[in-house]
Amino acid sequence: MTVGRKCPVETTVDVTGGKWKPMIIYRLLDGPRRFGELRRLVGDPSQRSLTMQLRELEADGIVAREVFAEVPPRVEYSLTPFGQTLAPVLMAMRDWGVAFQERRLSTKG
Amino acid sequence: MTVGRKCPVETTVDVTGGKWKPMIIYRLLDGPRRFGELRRLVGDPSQRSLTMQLRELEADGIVAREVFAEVPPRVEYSLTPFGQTLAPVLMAMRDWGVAFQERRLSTKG
DNA sequence: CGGGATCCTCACAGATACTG
DNA sequence: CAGTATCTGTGAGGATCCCG
Repeated sequence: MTVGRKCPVETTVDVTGGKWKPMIIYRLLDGPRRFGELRRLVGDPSQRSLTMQLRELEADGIVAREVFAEVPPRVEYSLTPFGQTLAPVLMAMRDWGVAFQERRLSTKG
Repeated sequence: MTVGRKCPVETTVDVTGGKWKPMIIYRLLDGPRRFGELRRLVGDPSQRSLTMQLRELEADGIVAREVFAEVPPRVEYSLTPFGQTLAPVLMAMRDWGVAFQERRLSTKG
């Protein structure tokens, strides 16, 4: 990640940037999800992309990965307590997204 | 931008994504800035990159551009009232960035 | 089902040079 | 000073195949 000593906003971008990360975190706020389940929820990225984003989030202590010794294999992802502290960010983003979408209806698109 | 009817979080990512956009908006929360001034503040992107990000933010109604007929030329960028509604998002990001940086000091480096 | 290994590509960011 | 126009590269992300 190599965050370094920069503006805190930039730091957050480094951690939550990535094409799917915000959606992943947002969805995991509702509780643990299996890999395939999560994949569908966030908009169907490639396996590789989802895996990589999850690994990075894991490395940053945002997401926890739990492997169940079952057949068929099951892997669950969840937010760590620290990951949950991102809730305000995601909620703010969600709220603003709603406002933006509504605005596109009133002003000219 | 082609936002379409998707998850509000994704919508916000579409608008505020981009490598420099969060920093641009964050800096403009303090008031209008000239092009070169803004450029230095956000971490010295290329002129082209900054221009493109600003144009997109303009198109989305986040940023206003004012050209002064002076010599030397002066162009000021500021947040529109609507752009200011992004303040909560940026503040949440800033706050979380601080927490993350502090966490890196306590947990393993 | 989850995901590692490979290969690919294309969007986006940087560098440079020129203009009003 | 604040751009525009090209040209170039880099790497995040997609497609595919294979494996436990």
